[in-house]
Amino acid sequence: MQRVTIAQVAERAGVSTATVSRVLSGRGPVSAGVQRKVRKAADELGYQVNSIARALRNSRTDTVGMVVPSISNPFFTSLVESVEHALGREGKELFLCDARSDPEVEARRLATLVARNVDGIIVSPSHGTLSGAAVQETAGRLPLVQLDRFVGGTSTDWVGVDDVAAMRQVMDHLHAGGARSAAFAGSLLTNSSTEQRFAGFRRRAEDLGIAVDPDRILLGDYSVEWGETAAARLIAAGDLPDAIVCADDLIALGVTRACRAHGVDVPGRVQVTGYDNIEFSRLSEPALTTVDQPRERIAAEAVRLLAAAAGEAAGDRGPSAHIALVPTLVIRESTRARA
Amino acid sequence: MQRVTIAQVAERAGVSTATVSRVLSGRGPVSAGVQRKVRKAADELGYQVNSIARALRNSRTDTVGMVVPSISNPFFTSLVESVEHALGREGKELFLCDARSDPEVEARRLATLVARNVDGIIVSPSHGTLSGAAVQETAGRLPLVQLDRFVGGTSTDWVGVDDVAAMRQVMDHLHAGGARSAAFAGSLLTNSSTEQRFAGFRRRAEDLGIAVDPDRILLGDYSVEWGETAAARLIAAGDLPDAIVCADDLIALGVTRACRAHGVDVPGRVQVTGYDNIEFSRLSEPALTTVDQPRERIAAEAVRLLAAAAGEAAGDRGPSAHIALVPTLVIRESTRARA
DNA sequence: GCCTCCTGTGTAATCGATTGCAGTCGTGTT
DNA sequence: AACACGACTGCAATCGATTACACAGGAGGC
Repeated sequence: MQRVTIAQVAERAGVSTATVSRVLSGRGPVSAGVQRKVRKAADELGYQVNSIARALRNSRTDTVGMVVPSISNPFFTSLVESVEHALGREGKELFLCDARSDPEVEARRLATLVARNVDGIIVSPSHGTLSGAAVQETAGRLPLVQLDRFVGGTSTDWVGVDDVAAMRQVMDHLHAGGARSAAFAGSLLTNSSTEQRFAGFRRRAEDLGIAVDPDRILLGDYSVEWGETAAARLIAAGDLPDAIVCADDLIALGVTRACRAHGVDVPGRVQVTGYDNIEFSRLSEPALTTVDQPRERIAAEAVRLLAAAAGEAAGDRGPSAHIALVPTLVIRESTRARA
Repeated sequence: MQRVTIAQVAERAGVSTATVSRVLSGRGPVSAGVQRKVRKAADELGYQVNSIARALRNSRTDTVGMVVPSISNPFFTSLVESVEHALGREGKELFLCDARSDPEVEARRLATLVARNVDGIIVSPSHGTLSGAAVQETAGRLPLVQLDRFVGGTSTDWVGVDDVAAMRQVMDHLHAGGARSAAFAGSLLTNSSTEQRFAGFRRRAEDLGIAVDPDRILLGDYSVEWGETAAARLIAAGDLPDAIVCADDLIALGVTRACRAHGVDVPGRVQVTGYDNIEFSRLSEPALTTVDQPRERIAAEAVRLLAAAAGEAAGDRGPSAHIALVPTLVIRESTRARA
């Protein structure tokens, strides 16, 4: 079960390794007869390139690394799928890493990707500040694009959505449905997603005169459990707000579940919104009103930026691009106003 | 932004590359003074090994490839997480590939992994027969373990659960809840999971005298949509069975949703069961009774088998191992009997 | 008839880390 | 004092594919 090398193919075909390489890569002129002989020999031996050797020689791996906070969050999973598709179109592959929402694990993953000579890195940083050093350091060594989330104080390309604009839509919609007070359920303000969404929430609430009691800002993490806890807390406090705005769908799923468990009618008594439009958001009872991120576009832009960065010489990077796409509101049954 | 090589470190430290390598890998005797110099030089230059070059030399990448039918299926996602953890304990990394449930894509992925010189491959084949050739071929070149699903006619190691035993538990539980007739909702019988689960279902139904009308065997794919369609079809046919046994949780989620939408009470009118115990299974209304697979154990066994296979010389593989772990029934609200 | 140019092929260097072999220098032994 | 042995260290080969360069031979131009 020894691996077949180009040398063995060359010997069998009675030519040099250079010729074999030329035939198999389609580069350089080779006469038809020799081509046939080489291909035949390669087939018979079941030759397959050794991409390690090729990568060493070319210093190109045709592989892009991607680091996400959590692969079990369906939003990131679908983002990964979109990125993989986009890369597939360029003949590149994806090396996926899970940072487990831990900046230290994340830093190790980034270092590994550098060591592996990936052609570029797409990262959605776990933490708004603690991820900074590693991301910046990595960006100094390789083309790097931040996706969805970003980390402060770095100067890399970024692609994501305009969270503030999205929250404006959400709040307008809730307001149209009669909400005059609201709560916010998110993760700790340690990542840009929650931060931006919260900022957008707060600003528009003010504009619209929607009351936001400081006690009704509940920050935990992106999980169904946290959503359940947060809602239970609001319910226990007595007096519910007219709406609970969640920083992502997982939290919103937890919130609606807790409401149902406590006999609180959604959207009758309280309206609930999510964010991300994950597949399961339509399955909850009631189906969630949420914000749909244009994942395919985001992924395509990220891949494009990466390709562009790879093209430029390492030194002369232009100013970094910040691309904020506009997400769309998906209206379902967890809110009152109809489109 | 030129990468730092061992040669540059050597020059700066005033030693040979051999010595630098010995210091950094901790192999071979090097005097304390030289060690210090080398480490200092490496730190100052920010040296990091080039794992491509190392892999070429060592013909070991410390990377394991994993191919799953669909990364968007939460069951596989969590299996991937478990495998990643298990590999992490051995200092190995995971290269993840999504086969999009397409044997051709799968074959390409497998070929890529071979070309990349991964140390071993963990695959959950998409198709019970069409995946065969590629899996067998790949197994001839590298250590390979099949996980969860397997493909007929191959002789590789396999780790998964005893689907038949699981279905026995499911059927006994439904029977205890009063079910005397049942339907089965699964994917087409083109993968071992559905096949085995269906076989287990059918056999135990017979034993228990539970009626299974041929019209009530509904085969589509592993998705919520298919579950909805299947349930709608059963409902439209009039006369519902006492239970709907689903081949996985996604289908079951669709089934319960459709039942709710059509005003069919679960578990009052019809009991529903899932399989896999994905996170969302507890979120549906009602929460799903399902089968929990011991993912961590499965992953650990797979990694162990792979390590064992890598240890043996390529030729003298012993007989292949088939490890079927026993899953546990998780009783929730979509069925009637209580534990 | 001679020179140029192009096609086709081989030789050997290269990518960066690792390691077998050999050589150097001390220390300890007899 | 001669020798043996061990601790260090360097040289150079190696992994497998790619490619710059060299060279052979044939076609075409003058």
